Amino acid sequence: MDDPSAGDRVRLIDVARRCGVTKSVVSRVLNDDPSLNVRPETRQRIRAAALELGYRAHAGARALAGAETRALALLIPDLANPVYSRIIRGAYRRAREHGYVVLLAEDTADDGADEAFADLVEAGRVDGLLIASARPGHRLLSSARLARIPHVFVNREVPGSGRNVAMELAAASATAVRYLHGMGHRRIAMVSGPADLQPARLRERGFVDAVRALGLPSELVARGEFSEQGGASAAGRLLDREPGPTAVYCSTLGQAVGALHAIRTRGLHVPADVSVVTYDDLPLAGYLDPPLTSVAMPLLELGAAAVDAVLQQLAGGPAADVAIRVPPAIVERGSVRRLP
Amino acid sequence: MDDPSAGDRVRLIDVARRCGVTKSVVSRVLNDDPSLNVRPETRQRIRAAALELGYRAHAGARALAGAETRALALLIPDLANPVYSRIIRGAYRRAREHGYVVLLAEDTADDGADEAFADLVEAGRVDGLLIASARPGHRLLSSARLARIPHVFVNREVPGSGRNVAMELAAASATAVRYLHGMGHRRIAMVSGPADLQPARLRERGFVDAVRALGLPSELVARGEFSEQGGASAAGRLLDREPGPTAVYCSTLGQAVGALHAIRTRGLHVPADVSVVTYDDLPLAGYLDPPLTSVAMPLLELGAAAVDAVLQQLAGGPAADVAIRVPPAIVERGSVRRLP
DNA sequence: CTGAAAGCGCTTACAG
DNA sequence: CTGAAAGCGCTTACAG
Repeated sequence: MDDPSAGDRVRLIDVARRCGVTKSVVSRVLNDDPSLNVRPETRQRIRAAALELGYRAHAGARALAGAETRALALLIPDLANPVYSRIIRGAYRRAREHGYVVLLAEDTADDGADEAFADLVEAGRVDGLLIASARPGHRLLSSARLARIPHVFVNREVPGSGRNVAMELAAASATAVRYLHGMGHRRIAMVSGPADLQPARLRERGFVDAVRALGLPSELVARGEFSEQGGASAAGRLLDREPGPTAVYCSTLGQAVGALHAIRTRGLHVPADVSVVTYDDLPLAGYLDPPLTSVAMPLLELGAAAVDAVLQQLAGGPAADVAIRVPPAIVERGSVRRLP
Repeated sequence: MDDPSAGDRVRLIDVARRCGVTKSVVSRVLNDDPSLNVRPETRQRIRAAALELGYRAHAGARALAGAETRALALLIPDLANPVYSRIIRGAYRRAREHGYVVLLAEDTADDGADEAFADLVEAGRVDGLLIASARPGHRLLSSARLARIPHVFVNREVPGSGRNVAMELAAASATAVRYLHGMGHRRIAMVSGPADLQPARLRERGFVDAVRALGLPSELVARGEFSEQGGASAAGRLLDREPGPTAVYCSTLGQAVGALHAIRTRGLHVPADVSVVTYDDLPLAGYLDPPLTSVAMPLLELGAAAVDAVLQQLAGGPAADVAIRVPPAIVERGSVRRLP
């Protein structure tokens, strides 16, 4: 049965026969092997035939033969947080530009997703890893397996790893603080994230440094989970202090929603009684009551840069830290009052 | 170089040698081949050795040899919508229970994600497809490729496909309508989704049928995108009618947030002037102002059932429609006023 | 410079 | 019932 229509898979040999050349040539043409020297016309003919037949290399066969799988895996801590969708989108697009697919995994504790993630690697399904999951002490991090595969940490920094792709988290907090200071606020509080999440700590550190630099009190910090619930309880604790803050800066939009709730619950109003600024700029922010002023971060760029960084490792380059230098931007919406 | 430590991959032959048996036996034991007959003790020994050596079959080699890839692909229309994270989670978990991994793709129009999705199939990366992307006329749907691979439609129905895994969308709308009717509302409006999204149409049809059955007016329907913006403008149009609705039922939480915005903008209050019920129950709903009464849907079950359905096809069973019969549930929170 | 051939790591009829 | 062997579809040194 030489008829290509017999089975439904179109193979290398099918396009080779169609063109009257050998598999080797086709493989080399399709993979842009520079050591091959054929007439441009033949090259064209082969490409056209491949397209016409709908040839697509079997990923498994290719991987088995020693080539790359052309797949990357992306580990996300929480798919319910829409912020990650922007990182994911940035990564997908850049990956596609380079002919790679991205396999997404969510790292929920109960799921053994880290195991599944490792499986992807061991099973030879992916060439590299993008790790955006943030708990230190994660099983994955201590895995000896990790050392053998190209990977980067996205939106989190593993100290000394030399493969952190990061935004300017501390600068984001400083931007928010300076903005509030410019609006006349002197008692600025922060709803921070869990102490064991490294990016949360970085944003908190940036906040503390920024208020200190301005000579403002730095003890108005409360921590909570990255959720509405976490934000509500942390903000509640801040509001109950005496004297209370005139402005609250939240670490995530979810927390900000919770903070608004806590403020309302106490019969206070935004921005009349308390001003609010949130990290994370998403459409939702513009439709809350009041619309929230926020700090927009370069999330698409982050995802794209992370892909670039693994791809560079795959190309044999050394691992390196990457800093996304797009500066955090304040999006003004009306949740901040100018104090006299 | 017979030393397994030479390369870093542990192969079938490595565990075979360790146990003094052949590759065949190991492969059969590990894949639970029922036609194999070995002493339970040997079986144990092989399993233990595989575990100890950290053996993991090369997915590519396995796929190439004709076995399954043990991977499924899931196509989602919009990762920024947190509702999908619950479907995804349900699918991931069930897949893992069966030893499958799930590759996630987002179907944004500009991305050529449908191409990427098809690639996954053609390249032999996945055994089956879960399609939750909803536009009819999607390139993927008309692809002849689709016919050759096990797949199901999740949370959308392709008429006549015989492979729809669906919740009771019409019943959800009916539940909301009957609840509002029970609270004394007679002029009930609906913020519906885009006309070309089939699940949006189903919910709208359910709404229209339900209000008609109760003898209520059925013309209070406005459509908008599944976003805050879409909800705000659709709700605005409804509120500007004369006489206006006493209650608004929204198709998604994002739209409901937009509707709240539109209501506020007009100087009205929820639930004093207008009551609101939203499809989609997420933590966010409980932290809005006021907290939104919502219709909770069995999303985890939906994701899990979709996996079951493809797996059944993979096992050689016929494709079949699946209806998730968990009834939609009203979660009362305080955005609905009882009318006298 | 190109083609024939080996080999990647599996699974599975098939022969013993 | 089990083991030896073929073969899945590629890539890539290597021989010509």
